[in-house]
Amino acid sequence: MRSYGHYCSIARGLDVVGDRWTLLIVRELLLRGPSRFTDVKNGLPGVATNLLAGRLKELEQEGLVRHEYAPPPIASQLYELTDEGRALEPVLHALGLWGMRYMGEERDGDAFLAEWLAYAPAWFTTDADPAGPPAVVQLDSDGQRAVIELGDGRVRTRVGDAAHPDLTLTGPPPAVLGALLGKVNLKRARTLGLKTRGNVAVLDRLRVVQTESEASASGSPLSR
Amino acid sequence: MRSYGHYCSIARGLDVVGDRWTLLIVRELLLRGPSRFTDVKNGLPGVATNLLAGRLKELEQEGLVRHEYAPPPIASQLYELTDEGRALEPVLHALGLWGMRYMGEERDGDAFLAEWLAYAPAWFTTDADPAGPPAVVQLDSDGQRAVIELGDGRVRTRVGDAAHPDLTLTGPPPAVLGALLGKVNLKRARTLGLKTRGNVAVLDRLRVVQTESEASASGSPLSR
DNA sequence: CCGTATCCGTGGAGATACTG
DNA sequence: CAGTATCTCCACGGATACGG
Repeated sequence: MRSYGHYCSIARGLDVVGDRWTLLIVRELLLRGPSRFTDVKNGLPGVATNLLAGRLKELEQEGLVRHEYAPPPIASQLYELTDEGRALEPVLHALGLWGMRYMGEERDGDAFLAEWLAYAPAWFTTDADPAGPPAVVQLDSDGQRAVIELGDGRVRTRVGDAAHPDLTLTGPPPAVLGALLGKVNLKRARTLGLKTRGNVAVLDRLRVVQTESEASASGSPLSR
Repeated sequence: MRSYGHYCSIARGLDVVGDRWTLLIVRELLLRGPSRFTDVKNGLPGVATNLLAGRLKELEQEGLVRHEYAPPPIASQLYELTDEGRALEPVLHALGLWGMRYMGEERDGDAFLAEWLAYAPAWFTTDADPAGPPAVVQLDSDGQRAVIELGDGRVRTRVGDAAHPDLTLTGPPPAVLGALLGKVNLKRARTLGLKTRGNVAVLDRLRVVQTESEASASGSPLSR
């Protein structure tokens, strides 16, 4: 990418990760861990192979990504983030939290993957009752299935199915996500198509994280 | 910008602010407050006027920016962020903090403005001795001058000059910024060209904020 | 001085086909 | 499966000229 030519950390950061697709590639590697080329590609519907290959090469030169020629059993390369690349996690958290405001409606033709259903509760919620009993929530939206596991004061998520969920949420993505993150109340979520089975009280344990700037309404420019 | 077409809050966020220059325009409005077109432009060396005009229009349609036809004395329009736009502040914080790793060296031809000298301490440091006496630091780098004011437990900054600074830092941008943010120690900063006058102990009061992910070394993908 | 409109050269993005 | 190669086309950057 052409540099902005500003001696400013934001501009220099954007010099490195401001290119189209770049932050989504980081998202992918962050969510999936070490991945094969094709797996990264499948996690990024719409990306062109040459573009992805090029970006991975650039990211490697910048030291954000590393790739290993994996041992025989895999017979393939694995791409993974370096520490520098993983350090982008707070950026993706902030961006993902901000972007939540645009998740209210589904758009025709939008791709939707289970990983994206999973990262929202993992990144943006905490257990309001950390000492409470373990609890498991099964999510199922457009056939994309993920699991939330509460326990030890943490909110863990993974793609797939739970054996004995305490609560199952089914419905279109905005309904499931909205209910999870408290963007809409249960009644409204049901009108959006949410179906629940089990103990809905578990949802009250998911407390959405407060962002810095929501807490302290920012005043004038530089002084704070 | 062409949409990624992902039902994912990060992708949707990037749909809105992922275009080239867009986040820097937000940076500018965030740092300066309500600004005239030309002031925004001057804060963004290298931007083309038509591009800036176009982006401001898009941002306004998205509801991140508002503009007012100012009353007679000014005879101009003022652009400012809406609450939605200001909500991007945490994103810029995270990105600016991450981008600090690329501030080690100056690059030939890079533009440098006092605002960028000022926002780093304001956004990324806290007063380690909040009950301590007020203190004032004057910064002067490449002729760009800014002031840091410590007091009431806050770190305030502004562009310009202080009447009676307790400490004055002069030198090339990486030296001044590095010393301020503790990226390099004083001795190293001096070899980079830093000159100090006054009570250097004030620097010890500036404590760089810890990011979420530095604190808790992140483990595997979605579980955390 | 403030901002808009237009033209043009270049490069990056997207789609597709093809190879190790 | 893991990319490379090729092509088209739009967006950006830069300059400039023009209306308020």
